[in-house]
Amino acid sequence: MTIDKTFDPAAIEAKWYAHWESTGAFRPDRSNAEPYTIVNPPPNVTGSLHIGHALDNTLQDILIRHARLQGKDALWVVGMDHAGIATQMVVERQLNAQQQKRTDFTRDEFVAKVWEWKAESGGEITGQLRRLGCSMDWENERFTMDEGFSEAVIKVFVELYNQGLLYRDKRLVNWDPGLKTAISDLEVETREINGKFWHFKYPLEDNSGFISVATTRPETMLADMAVAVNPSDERYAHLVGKNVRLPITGRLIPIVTDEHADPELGSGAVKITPGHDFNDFEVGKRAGFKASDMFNMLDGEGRVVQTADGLIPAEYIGLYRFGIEGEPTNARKMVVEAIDALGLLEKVEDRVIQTPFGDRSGQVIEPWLTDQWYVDAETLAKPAIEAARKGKANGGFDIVPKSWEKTYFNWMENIQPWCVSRQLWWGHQIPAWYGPKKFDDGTISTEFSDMSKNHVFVAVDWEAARDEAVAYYGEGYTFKVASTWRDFTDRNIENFSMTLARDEARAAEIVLYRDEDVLDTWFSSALWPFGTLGWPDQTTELNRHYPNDVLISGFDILFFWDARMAMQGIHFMKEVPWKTLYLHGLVRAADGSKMSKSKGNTVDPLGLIDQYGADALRFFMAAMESQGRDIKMDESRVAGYRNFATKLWNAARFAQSNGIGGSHSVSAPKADLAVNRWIIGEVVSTVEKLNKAFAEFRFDGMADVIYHMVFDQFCDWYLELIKPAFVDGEKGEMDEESKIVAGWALDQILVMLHPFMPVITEELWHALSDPAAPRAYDIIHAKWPEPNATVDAEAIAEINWVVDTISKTRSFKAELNIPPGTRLTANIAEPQASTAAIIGRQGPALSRLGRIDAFVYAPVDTNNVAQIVVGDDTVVFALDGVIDLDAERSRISKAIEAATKERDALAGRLSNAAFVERAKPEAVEKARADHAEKAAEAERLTAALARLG
RNA sequence: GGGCGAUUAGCUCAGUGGUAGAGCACACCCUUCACACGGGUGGGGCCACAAGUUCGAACCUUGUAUAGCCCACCA
Repeated sequence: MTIDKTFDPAAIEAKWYAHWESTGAFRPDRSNAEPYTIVNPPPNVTGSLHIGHALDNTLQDILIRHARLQGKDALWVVGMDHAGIATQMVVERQLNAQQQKRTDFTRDEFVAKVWEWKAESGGEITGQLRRLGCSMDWENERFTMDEGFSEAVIKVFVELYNQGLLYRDKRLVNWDPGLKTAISDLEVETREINGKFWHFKYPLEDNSGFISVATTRPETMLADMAVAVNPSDERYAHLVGKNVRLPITGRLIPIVTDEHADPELGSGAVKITPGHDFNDFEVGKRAGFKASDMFNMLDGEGRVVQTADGLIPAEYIGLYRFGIEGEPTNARKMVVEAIDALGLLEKVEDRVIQTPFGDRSGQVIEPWLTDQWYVDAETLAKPAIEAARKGKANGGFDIVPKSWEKTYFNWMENIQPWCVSRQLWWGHQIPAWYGPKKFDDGTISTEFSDMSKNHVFVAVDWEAARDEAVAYYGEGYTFKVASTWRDFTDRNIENFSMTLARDEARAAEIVLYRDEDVLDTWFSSALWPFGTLGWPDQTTELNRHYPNDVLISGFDILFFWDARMAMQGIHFMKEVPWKTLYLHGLVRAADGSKMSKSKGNTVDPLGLIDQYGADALRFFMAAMESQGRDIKMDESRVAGYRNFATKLWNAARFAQSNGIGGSHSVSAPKADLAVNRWIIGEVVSTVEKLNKAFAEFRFDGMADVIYHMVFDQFCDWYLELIKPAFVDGEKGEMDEESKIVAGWALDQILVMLHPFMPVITEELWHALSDPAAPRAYDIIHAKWPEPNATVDAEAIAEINWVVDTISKTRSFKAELNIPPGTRLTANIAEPQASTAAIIGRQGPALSRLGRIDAFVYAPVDTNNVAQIVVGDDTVVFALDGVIDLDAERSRISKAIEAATKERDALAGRLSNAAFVERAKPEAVEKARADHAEKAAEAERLTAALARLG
């Protein structure tokens, strides 16, 4: 197969990917090999590939392909996340477009529609990951809602519950009125908005005056339960214990003391609304209110509802808390107007307010009193903190780069209970069933209101819940299950009430209602490192591949996902989920701003792949990934790596057209020629540097090493140096040794480059095979080079001399305006013995690349010369008629200046007694050697200048 | 209010106490038989600033400035 003249990534990408996938190349049978495991952060089923995925997955694929080349049993687990909120929103939006809404359907019908949507439109990203060349184990693709994984999720819930690490509690939760669900602390983002600070006067009950309070949320005064002042605040000491009469509702509320009240702020007195403010909730509890008695004045959409004492005037009921589009008025506006009308509005200030928003909905979060399920994160965090402290070497895990440790520890050490229930339909339904209240006398309540304060049974399934219920209520009942509480409250109230008439209880059915809420998506994805491997079954895969070797993750999900994986993994597996946690940065727009759809500054990775090829994009990601830093998008660098791929392509074309290529052993071939011994050494040092970079997760370092190996060493020098043997030589073709060594070196390069540029390397690997003896295996299964050949110092010295001579010759020609093609004769009056030998061997190379036809070991008889100093030799070129002597004088003077400056700097250092005494001996020795070298060079150059007259 | 980094060539970024590097861009030269997505040769840096430690600092310490990000209950 002849390599095409032009390199077209698109022409080969699909071909090789399909080949790999169809031959099972991503997961060869290596059951006896050392396992190596990475689980891919499951992308949302609604997602499509963005630039951050491109980075994240490229890094993982580099590690996985590298491990595979090392012969390991490399497993890259892949799958998708059901993404509760995001997916439900997508499907709901679709229904809305057809003038339908979720609540037009039963829960089962709606969930069926989501599955339908997933089958038709979900998982677009999996095709896009293939385009990026990612070598995941698609054969065993998982989904967080598939049967086995769901089983794991339910089991975890039940076990945590039974261990007392998961509980139901009524407290303030971050409520998203747009999505109408609770969300966790992490899903709330605080933004600064321009708001106002309203100062109200609350009249004292005895009409003896007013107490002034300030608030950013005037509407919540309808549910105020107290006014707090600081216990040390003497201004108010005489009022503590008195009541104020709340305007509008007329509710009498006490003036209490609490440290929360800041004397410096506003009037120093603060209104306390325990049902709608996190601080006030705590104050309220300290003041003796029970959560169940705290007034709630809003519904799940943020509209006013009557408080338990019924004091909110009717005209407020149903109003939104504050302005929304299309509503003529709102509670906030009406409250402020009413207070003003009463003459109780003291003043209004403009003020920047820290306001919580839902990260998905963009709605202002409402602290809302509800019953939710919480995980005792503090208990689970302790061993996860320990594991990170211990590090990989001691059975824990490393965080790379280390700079993230502090962030991790700080968050984990101050972790709050994790609210895991969500009021959605799409997700893992919570395995909890509620039964009616049982009285001490053994009878069972039939009161509707008791249904929500009933007994809860947490169990893996309905049968298990019923068994628990039988144990609790006793024999003799008929137990039934209803799917959800909402089904019950919406549709079946009458039926149900009749079924459970209290005095007939002994003969009645008991219906258990399953908790209708679903679990936070992160609750399930936290199990990804072991749930995907078959847990709770003790599978072979689980035993082999847990703990995973490394987790690659953006730092933006350190708390959401990584920390929770650590907690759940350690708790349920008794071992860390992964040995290394590698955190990478964000890919930013060219101007450094965050990419976002709303800003319209996103860069589509697929567009970059179309334009430059997947290999180029991948190489860019690796090259730019330096630890602890975000990546700024720079398309010109992607283009640069496309050029790099083209360079390699053409080098391979050159090789092919000269009979280089074919299958070579992994160990280096024997070589006599210096150039071959040199390139073998270069391959060896490249492998060593790459291995070091892999060990340290320095992706930029890896890219740098292989890039310069290919471009500088292999293409610019090695291939050029072996050309003369056949181009200018008499044989008309390359010597066999160079063919073999070049083929071997190119093979090693392809293998080393494969993790970064899988497609072009696979293509060239096969294109370069000997037609008579095709490759025995694909490069994806090749063997990673081992640095077992010698680095030959003598060969390096020889090639360095040749390279230096050629470079300096080119340089003086360019500076003296001598056409580069001009052929010259070089004179060396008194060559070093080694120099003559080198010239004897390297004549053809010096001629072809340096345009030096001959070396004469005698002085020249003219002063019209250009001179260069190479090592210990002064090489002189007679240039009668072509040389501009002034230009040459100035050129040499500049060189003298440079050499002298360095010499003098070194001399200065060496004459400093303190340096000689205290510096490391190696440093002193090196300074001496450098000084001698620079001094000799300066001397030779000075002599050269003198020779010009 | 805490925390984390960042600041190095025009741009994007490496840099491990011992005289500053890469890619792109720029200038000049080269239609040399793998490659113009190329080759060659150059120019271009008070390493943000200040003090300290050290024989020696881009690198270690402290402070300052600038522009970021994360966390946190100022009503």
